[in-house]
Amino acid sequence: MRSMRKKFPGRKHDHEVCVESALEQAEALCRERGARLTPLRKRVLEIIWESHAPLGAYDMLDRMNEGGERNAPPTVYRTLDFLLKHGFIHRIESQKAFVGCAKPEKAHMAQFFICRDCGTVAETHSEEIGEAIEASATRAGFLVETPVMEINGRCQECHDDE
Amino acid sequence: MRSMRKKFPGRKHDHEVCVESALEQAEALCRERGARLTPLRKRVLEIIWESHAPLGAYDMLDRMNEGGERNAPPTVYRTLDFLLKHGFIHRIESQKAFVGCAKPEKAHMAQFFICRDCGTVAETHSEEIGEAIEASATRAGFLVETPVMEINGRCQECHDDE
DNA sequence: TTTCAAATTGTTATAATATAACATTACAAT
DNA sequence: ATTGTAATGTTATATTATAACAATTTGAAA
Repeated sequence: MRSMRKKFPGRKHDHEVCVESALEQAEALCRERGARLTPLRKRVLEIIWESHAPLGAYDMLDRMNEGGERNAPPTVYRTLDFLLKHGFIHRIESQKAFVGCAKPEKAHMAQFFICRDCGTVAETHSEEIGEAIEASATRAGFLVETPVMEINGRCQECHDDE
Repeated sequence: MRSMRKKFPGRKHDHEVCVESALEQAEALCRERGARLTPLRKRVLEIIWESHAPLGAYDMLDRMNEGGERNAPPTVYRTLDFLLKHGFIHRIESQKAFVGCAKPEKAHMAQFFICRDCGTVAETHSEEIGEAIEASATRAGFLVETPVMEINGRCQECHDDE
């Protein structure tokens, strides 16, 4: 597990609410789409959401096996594939780890602000950044498909209490 | 090795010139900085530049050992650390691979346009994108340090000859 | 209901990427 | 020449991810 100091999206907010609402949203979307949010998938999504910082696949595995279960890597990776395909989570490339998606209802271009101290990730959807990228891409004759924008730095709180 | 169809930054340009000028630039910068561009480091940088598409560490290793040498992974990874530290190369996180840096003389915020067909990477330094990110970061109280911007999609040429 | 095909999950093995730890060699300053 | 540091060599292993095939569950057709 990565070391980290504290949380970024608000120290005080009730995180259980985040988790529950994320799970409910995923269930609703699966119903809409005729997909199955099986107990396994729901459990993995829950584990991911319980951490605001990106979580590695093997950390999830440890968590799943805490009660003596014997889940193996393919189980986790397959589940991650499902969750990624449905937009319920994102992969943070620069950390080989995964976070819950704040806006799973439709595909979108997102930016991730990742604090190097507390490890927490904030997802934004800036029109301005999106447009700047499109403009730059157009000049280069490039057709944008899946941009990866991981902005590493320090969040307000961590920067404050130097 | 990844499969790919063709080149992105100009099919015709003389790539040997790219490689040579990159190596010369690295030597000059090392002289300035009192760093040593040893034969090993120079060779790895050359191998990376010989490919316009990002190259994995083990691909480099294969290349280095073509004559029967027995270089081991730590040799490559240490060399990559050196080249990264000096800004001579970038790591493309979404591909676990490395490309030569087009502007090694000073640290900079770069964007990478990566063609999913030909695999080639074009590095840009858009003021507009940089400012958009800073603006978004400021709103979030976030201090930007090392943004990773990997814009996957399709280059003009690959898009043209569908 | 029974049955079947597809989807999901289980299991074993292994591939691909990366680093730890320690030994040896080369280099540069005295 | 001596010596301390940087660079490289070497062996082993950690970490991340997938291939291949078996077993099970599920939902819908018969």
